[in-house]
Amino acid sequence: MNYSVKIDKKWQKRWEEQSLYKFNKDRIAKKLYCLPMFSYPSADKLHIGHWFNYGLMDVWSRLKWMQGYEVFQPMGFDAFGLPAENYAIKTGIHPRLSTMQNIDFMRKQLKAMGLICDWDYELSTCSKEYYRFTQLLFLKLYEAGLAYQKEAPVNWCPSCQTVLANEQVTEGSCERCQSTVTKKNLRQWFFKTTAYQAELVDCLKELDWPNETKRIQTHWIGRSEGVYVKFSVPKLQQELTVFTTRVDTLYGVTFLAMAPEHPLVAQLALPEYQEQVKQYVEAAKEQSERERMAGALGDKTGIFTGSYAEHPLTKEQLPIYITNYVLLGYGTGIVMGVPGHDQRDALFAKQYKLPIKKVVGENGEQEREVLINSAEFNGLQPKEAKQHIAQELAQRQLGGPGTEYRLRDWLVSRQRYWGTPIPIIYCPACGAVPVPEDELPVVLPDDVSFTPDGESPLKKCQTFMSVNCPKCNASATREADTLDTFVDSAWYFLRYPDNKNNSEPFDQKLINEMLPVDMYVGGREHAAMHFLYARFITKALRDLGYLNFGEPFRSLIHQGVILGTDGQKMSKSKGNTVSPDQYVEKYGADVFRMALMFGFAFREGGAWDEGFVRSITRFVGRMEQLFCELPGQTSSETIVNQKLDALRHRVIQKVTQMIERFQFNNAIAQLMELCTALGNYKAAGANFNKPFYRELLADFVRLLAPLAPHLAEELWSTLEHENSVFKEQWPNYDPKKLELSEIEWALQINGVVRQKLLLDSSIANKEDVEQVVLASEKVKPYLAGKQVLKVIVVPKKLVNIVLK
RNA sequence: GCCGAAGUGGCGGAAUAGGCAGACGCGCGCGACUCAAAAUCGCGUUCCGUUCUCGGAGUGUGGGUUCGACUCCCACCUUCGGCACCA
Repeated sequence: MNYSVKIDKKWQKRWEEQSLYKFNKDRIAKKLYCLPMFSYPSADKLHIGHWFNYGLMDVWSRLKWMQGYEVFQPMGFDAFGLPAENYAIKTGIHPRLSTMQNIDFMRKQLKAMGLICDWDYELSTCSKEYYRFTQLLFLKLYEAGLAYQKEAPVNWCPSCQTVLANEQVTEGSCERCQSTVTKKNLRQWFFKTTAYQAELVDCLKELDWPNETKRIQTHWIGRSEGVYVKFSVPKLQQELTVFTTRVDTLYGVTFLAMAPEHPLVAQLALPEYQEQVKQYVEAAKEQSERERMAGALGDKTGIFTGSYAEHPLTKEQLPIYITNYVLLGYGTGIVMGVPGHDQRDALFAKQYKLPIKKVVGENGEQEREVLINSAEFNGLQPKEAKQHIAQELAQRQLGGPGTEYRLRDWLVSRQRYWGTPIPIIYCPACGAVPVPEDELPVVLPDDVSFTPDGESPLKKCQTFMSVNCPKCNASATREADTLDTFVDSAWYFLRYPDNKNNSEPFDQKLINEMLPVDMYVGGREHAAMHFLYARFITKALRDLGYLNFGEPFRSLIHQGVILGTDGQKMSKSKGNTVSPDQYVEKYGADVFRMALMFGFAFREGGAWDEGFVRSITRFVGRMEQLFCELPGQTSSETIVNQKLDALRHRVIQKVTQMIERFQFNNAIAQLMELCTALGNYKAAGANFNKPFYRELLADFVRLLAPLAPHLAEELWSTLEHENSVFKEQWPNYDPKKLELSEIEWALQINGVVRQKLLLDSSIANKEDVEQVVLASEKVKPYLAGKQVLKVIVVPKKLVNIVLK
């Protein structure tokens, strides 16, 4: 064991003995909930990405700690999921066993990082104590109508004879056998995320989240404001409603198009068209969704129903087509075809020789596009026309404004074993019956066999499946599906602060005090998944009376991705993975985490490079030199070196700012500067003052502490301190001491820097500066024979003389 | 196709309420120490020219606004990400 690793172990042991990082609930008023996204214990150990996420968030948390916050930074495991199950099928090792082993290993690795973490709050989603309450939350959502069942297409591998999760489908093929995946309709469980679609969009603006992430969610939810328009089919005494965002193009409608699955299809198809329509619809159903949506703008096909609808305003007869490009799940499943102003309608119209009518265009003298061929609305700009036509429709009761969303409900059932069992019982007499709350948890059985025969292990487990109906006691069967692991992770941050609660998911009063999470750090790949699901669950629980807040994560930051040295994503198959352990064992935790800090912009990430460790190793070496063999001096008086003191205050200011902004690379750069300056001061000898130097060293260690906690403790102890440096307060800078008695100004002539001028800091106001500069010997040569047009003074920075 | 982000030395990356571009490092070069090497320390390091002190160019490309633009505006190119028949 080398020196650095000894230091790691020494201080980790001491922190534990002193219970230094125990979360103190008495100080809850000063709480700061710092949440790095919990880890997924797949067959892998901690990888470099975990270090980047946890190690660097810990820097921020430690700064906040030293600033006096009661930091709550818990760790846990997102332990259910597919990889463990696939591993079991391959090796016969039970997912519980492999997962538990992985967790044990990862916990050791995490502890070796030396994070601020109170391990009493650890949780794991695959433990009964946790999933019991995942099941309870499911039941509460079910009671509230926010969890429901409906038939839905799922991914089906015809070769493996099994349902696949979305993650198991890669480019339309089965991950395991490469067969083309088809769709199969099965009865599935959903969470009604759409019940919160409006709020999920609207509340985004109050969150301190990256704009890109907000944008992705906004787009994912996809709100469109538009108008519903009614078209009548007089012959059949039917009415068809369409949704459009372009009601201004209403006069350009030349046909109606409806989804093949639309319930009115059979009715609209006239007898002589029935057969063809039936064939078309059947064929459309056969097509996988993938085929149907092939390419950017797939082939538009369709078939005429024989029926005509009447244009609400012009009473024109419009043919009604069944088409493959209209989706049943969005809007009304019927579209008004405007080939003049919609690319898809245009493609379709060309193929089926339907008329194309332009209703917006340039109109002679007017520059902007206006309505044409639109009766009394001609000449209006599209924006006005939208309003006028909508009004007209509303007046005649032919339509009205409406809003549609792209968001679909969240399909939460998975036909897999290694997940939270869905607490529902199917009784032949009573139907779907929820498991009574006092019978939770529905325990996931261990004695199942992992034979890849296309059936979920749970289905084959008789002792699990057969049960009596809670209502009528008749023999019944359990739901064999389990919950999507994203359900487990959608509420874990609510469980952390009260992870030992045996009677309820969490104590409401406590959670309302502890949350929302103050700072969440997790990958941007979760933008439209985890971050959205967690928001939905929070809002649902709020409305169920559990919470008094509706947004779980006040601030959010995404760490970047660390790539292999080849610039490619790290993967075992490419052989470009970099193991953190080898560095930690050789150089210690602090050097490794500082290398990660210094080598990348935190939000960007990038390719790993050996050089990062080298530069930090050297830095640490130089730093340690500062503390050795202080030149002897008897003076007990503190003699301040003004220049060095100014640097100290600037570094304090910058390091604080940089850590707060997650710019750890800049924070280290600042410390390097201070380190160099201290080294020079020490080496210079003559004016060396020991008390002053020790004062600076003390500040240096305090500033270093969040970045390199073990090292800082060690250096702190060499300064003869008994207590942990984390009992110290974060240093404050003094704005008055940032400034030197002389300030260097840049002198520009016509905007180009020509000279540097040192001026006494007492020369401050514009007139004085201008006067001194123009009189300066250094400036005179530039002025010869020229006329000064203008002098621009940027305080304490720059003077620009504009000459003619 | 639509939406978004990013383009700065050989490399990682600094600097944006418009004010000295390239901080801090890696690498490289030269020097010191050494029999030698490694390690370490010192100096140099955007490019071109140079008389060694300057001059010119320079933050993807081309324009613009301004005393002054990596930063703001317009157009374009490249890369990456999100959505993708959402009416």
